[in-house]
Amino acid sequence: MPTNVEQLIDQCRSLGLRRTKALEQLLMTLLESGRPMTLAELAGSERLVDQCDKATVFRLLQRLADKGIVRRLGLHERAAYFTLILAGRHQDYLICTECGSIEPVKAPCPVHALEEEIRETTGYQNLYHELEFFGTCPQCA
Amino acid sequence: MPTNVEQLIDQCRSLGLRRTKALEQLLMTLLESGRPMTLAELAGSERLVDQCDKATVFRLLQRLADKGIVRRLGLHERAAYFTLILAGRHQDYLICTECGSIEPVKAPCPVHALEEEIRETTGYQNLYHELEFFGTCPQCA
DNA sequence: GTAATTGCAAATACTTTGCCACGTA
DNA sequence: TACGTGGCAAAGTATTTGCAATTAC
Repeated sequence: MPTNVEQLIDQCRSLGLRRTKALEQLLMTLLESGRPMTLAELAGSERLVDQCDKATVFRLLQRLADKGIVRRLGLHERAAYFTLILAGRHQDYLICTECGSIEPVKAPCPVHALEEEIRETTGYQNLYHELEFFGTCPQCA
Repeated sequence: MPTNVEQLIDQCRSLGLRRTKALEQLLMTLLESGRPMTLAELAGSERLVDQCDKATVFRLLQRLADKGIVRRLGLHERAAYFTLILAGRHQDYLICTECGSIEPVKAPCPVHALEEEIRETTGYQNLYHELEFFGTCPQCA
């Protein structure tokens, strides 16, 4: 499972994507930031703003999500968030409803057992989950 | 805690909202459906379509969310979903990524202990969480 | 050479607001 | 009467698509 840009690009190539500057920069940006980012953030980021159009970033994210390299998250904002799917690095998030800050939850995710149960009980496939905590952060309180 | 329309309306009134036809019908619709609904669904529903404008439903939902009577959910769709906050009826959802169907998870939510821990550890206030499972439902598989 | 990818601009989708009329308390 | 509420229409924000030009393989 990929943990650096070259591995990610290899993975993309093996799934049929072409190695373009935009793809490289997008993957680097996501990898470096280590947090979910919106399309607008990504397209406006240092590495991408002079590299390609927002539509290109959009379509790249779309392809990456199709291939299971990136995940699209809700996180309650109007804009969608995107994050890399990295090996064994499932994250839950703690989000301030006032300032919108997003931080990863440090504790291990308590949902895996239930996910397993749902998989067996319901027959749903490709199961994954999204868990977010919302509240007022100490700064905003 | 409210479980029927009259109780809900009382709660609204005690929080300063006026008793209008639109409010009544909106609360009834949410209560009857028992599942999260989008603004478009609500405004187009039988009880509301001839009752009031979509903007009115929007502003009602906004007020209800402010007062803590309704919760706005992400659920990965482009449109936001709204659901009543009913006593002791926290729900997690199982969502098909193909057809978009949303069903409540029957099993009890396994997250309360972690939520408590986060409350104590981080100092976040008014904490709540949202847990969704995504996958391909048996029909779509 | 060929099919995937891109830029630009336009179209969609959903949400949000302004303003004045109206209804509830 | 006074202020919350409602309708209608317009503006805002984010996403998505069409098409011709370009680029990776």
